Amino acid sequence: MTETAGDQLTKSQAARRERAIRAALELGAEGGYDAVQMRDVAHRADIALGTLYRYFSGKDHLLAAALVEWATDLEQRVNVRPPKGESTADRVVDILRRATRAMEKEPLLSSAVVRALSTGDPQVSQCQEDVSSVMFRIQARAYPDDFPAAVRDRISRALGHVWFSSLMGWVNGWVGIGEAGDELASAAHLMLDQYE
Amino acid sequence: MTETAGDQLTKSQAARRERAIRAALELGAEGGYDAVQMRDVAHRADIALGTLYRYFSGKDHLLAAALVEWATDLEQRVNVRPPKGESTADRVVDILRRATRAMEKEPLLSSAVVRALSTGDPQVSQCQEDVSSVMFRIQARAYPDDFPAAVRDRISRALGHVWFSSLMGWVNGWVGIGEAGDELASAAHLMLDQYE
DNA sequence: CCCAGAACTAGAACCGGTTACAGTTCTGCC
DNA sequence: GGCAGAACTGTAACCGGTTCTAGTTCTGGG
Repeated sequence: MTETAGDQLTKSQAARRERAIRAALELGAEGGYDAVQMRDVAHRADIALGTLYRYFSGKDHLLAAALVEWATDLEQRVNVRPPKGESTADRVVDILRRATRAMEKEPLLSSAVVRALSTGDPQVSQCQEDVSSVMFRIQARAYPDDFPAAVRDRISRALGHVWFSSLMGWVNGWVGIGEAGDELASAAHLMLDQYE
Repeated sequence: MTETAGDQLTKSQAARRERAIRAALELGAEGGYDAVQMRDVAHRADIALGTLYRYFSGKDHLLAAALVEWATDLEQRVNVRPPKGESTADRVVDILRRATRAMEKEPLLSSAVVRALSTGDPQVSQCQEDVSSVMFRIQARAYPDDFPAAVRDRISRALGHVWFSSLMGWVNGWVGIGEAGDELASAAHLMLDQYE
């Protein structure tokens, strides 16, 4: 139910779902969280409000599902163009910064989806998990093959936390996007430089 | 306006503010975020709804202000009973776990205040900053006097992120409280063991 | 082709955060 | 004491997320 295609949905159903997510992304990019109004999404996607609620448990689930799609797209792009950097820390930071840059281009949308992610709805949690595992997989590509996997996983999780928290700080206006990237880089070096 | 007393408030005004926060804490502890209804808070605190909105910019600001008070109380207690542990990492983890344990006792309330913290309202951001700086100060007490301050600050910020993100994961049901503590410990060791 | 049940639609209704407003009470100042 | 203005009260209204309902359309099995 998260988004991982094919869940035995009719063609027209998959299309409805797609239109709903696209409408949410558009409205979110134009005016942020508040502008994503369920009535508007339904209207723009040309489906009934009740149907929208059949596909998504609520506004936050809709936005979270949109983020999952976004993250998946990012993974594709990273796979095409691998991370650059001398040290492992640099490559990890490069990857996470790239993810952040994508969000930087759509600040209103980013703030909307991140805000949606931080709600307790179980359906949303599922999406959060999907996003986490994508970020986790993406990071793994920055490590050399002979890097101990156990340590790598612990570091990835910790950096995932720092990334998420920094992102939260950015979309909520606690810090600028630059500081967010700096915090990330600082943490990456604190953990990785000792293994160079 | 965050909460730092004295802002030239009448005695009766300070009392109103106090009653409002207490009411919010009570309702939050009983039923979580949804149970903190502005009409109820106003009624329980014996103030008019409009007045409540004169003191707090919205529901989230009210809850965030309540969290600031909570964090400040925690700081007092930590100052009384300093952190225990052999290594610096252990002491830092001890401190952060203690903070987490306090929240563990009021899961519904914790989830309510954390959820409130993650909104973009500027007033809320101010509260978030207050809480951050409290956590930052608290952590500093776990380090030996001769620990390089610059590194300590970077580590504190990174661990603050991990703490916040883990907390978010817990209140939103992504992970159990135990895992949250473990993630924290793992990150602390990744960064601190190299300085033992 | 036909039917039962699921899915969909339009629209009203409910609920709670937030705002607006008219009237009352408090506060500082003369 | 008396006054102006700020603060407070009670209540109604507004808005948007969510739920509900009655009627319509689609889908798969016989």
